[in-house]
Amino acid sequence: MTSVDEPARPGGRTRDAARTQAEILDVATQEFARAGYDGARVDEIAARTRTTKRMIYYYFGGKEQLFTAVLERAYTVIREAEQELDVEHLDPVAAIRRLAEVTFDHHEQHPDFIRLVSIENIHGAEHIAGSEKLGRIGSPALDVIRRILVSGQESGLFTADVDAVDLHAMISSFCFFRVANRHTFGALFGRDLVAPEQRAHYRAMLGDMVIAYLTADRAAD
Amino acid sequence: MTSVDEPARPGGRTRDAARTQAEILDVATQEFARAGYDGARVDEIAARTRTTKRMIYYYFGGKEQLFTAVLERAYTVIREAEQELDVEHLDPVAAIRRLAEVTFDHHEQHPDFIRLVSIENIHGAEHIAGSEKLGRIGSPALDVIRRILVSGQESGLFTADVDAVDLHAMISSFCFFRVANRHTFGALFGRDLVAPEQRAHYRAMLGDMVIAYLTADRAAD
DNA sequence: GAGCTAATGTACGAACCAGTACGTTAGCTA
DNA sequence: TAGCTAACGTACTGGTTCGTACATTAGCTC
Repeated sequence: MTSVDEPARPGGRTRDAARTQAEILDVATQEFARAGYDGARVDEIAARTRTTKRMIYYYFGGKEQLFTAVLERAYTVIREAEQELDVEHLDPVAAIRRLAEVTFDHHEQHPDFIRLVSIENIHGAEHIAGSEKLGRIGSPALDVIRRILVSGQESGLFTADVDAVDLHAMISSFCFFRVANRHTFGALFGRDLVAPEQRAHYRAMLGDMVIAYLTADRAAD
Repeated sequence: MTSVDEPARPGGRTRDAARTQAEILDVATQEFARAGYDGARVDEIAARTRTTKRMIYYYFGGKEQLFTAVLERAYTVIREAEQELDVEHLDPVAAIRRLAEVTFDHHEQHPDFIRLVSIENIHGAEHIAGSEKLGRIGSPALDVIRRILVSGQESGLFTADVDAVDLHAMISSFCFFRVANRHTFGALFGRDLVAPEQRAHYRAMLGDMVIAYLTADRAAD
């Protein structure tokens, strides 16, 4: 995360375009995640910044473009994290479990990102669709999954013939739901899916689920 | 769904409190689902009704309470559908698969409900928390799952020791994600999770996943 | 059919909020 | 150090939007 937390220069305000932009993006991310696109207030973002509303329009053009910029940065961070994935030295079963765990951890550590994605879906992903940058960002995780799947299928360990995109959807579903819907789920069923003491339980459950699916004996059906 | 589609009485406007309220709820459901809580416009809801904005305030009190009423009705509809569940004459494996399929179908058929739940989560489930009605609504599906799980575990068919709430979370995750995140997922990975020709594929995938998880040979781990 | 009340309609107000016109200054360059 | 421009601040506006004061009427009861 390219967040801004250098102390304010002691001598008072200095001009620093990059710093100002990054600070606006940081605060905007929080504000949009907090209140949704329409609930977010440009004035509020400006107020929580060391600069003014004028600068938001100067650098980003408007609220809509600011939200797009927030999404672009959030997805960039995710993709960079995915490039750190180092699981292909493991056997296919262990590799998939490890990948699921990393995905699980990443969702838990970035609730704001999850909220942004929920918000973007409410708006039909129109900002992603309108962003050149997000159109060609790709997904390193998908390539990793693809290779593990091939290796697992060739060795006969994996019986399911899913493709990488579907498996990614399966893993993401669980991780995403747990974070995104924790409030309604908690209120209705009295269980906090993100409670720290449940963390290991759900992490294992996800891995068990994915491995069971991939290695199941289909003849039993 | 207690929707309103009786033809307008030929003789012009008649007074009908129940009908007016139901019509407001119908339109409000669409509008909140379309634009989110803050994006929804009370004037727009009124305009698409045969009555006026005045009536919204007369019957519901305000935008906030209207949204709560929308949620209450949406969840009531869901719970009523759950009471139709008739799977306990099947063996545990078939019963769970059938339950997963019914859940899958229900999510697909009620995208507005999914959106409302997403929106409510963005707002920390504060409307559910503030609603007496939703506090004591319970979940028939959970009771069904509980009984199937006991039966499956007793007969030795199920090796996993999940509880009903966790299994419900697992099934819901997949169904919910597929509908709620179809826009961003489609835009980023080029695959429409809700495309009609993929429906059977994902429905089977969900069933396979849940059954594989419940019946997996844990000794292999 | 007189009278009452729940139900309804109209018109408006006050606050809010995205966006901008206009003016200022830091810090670089020649 | 004069001059230039990117970077920044202030103050305002125009439109929107939730909410309401006030007026009206349908349809019931006696």
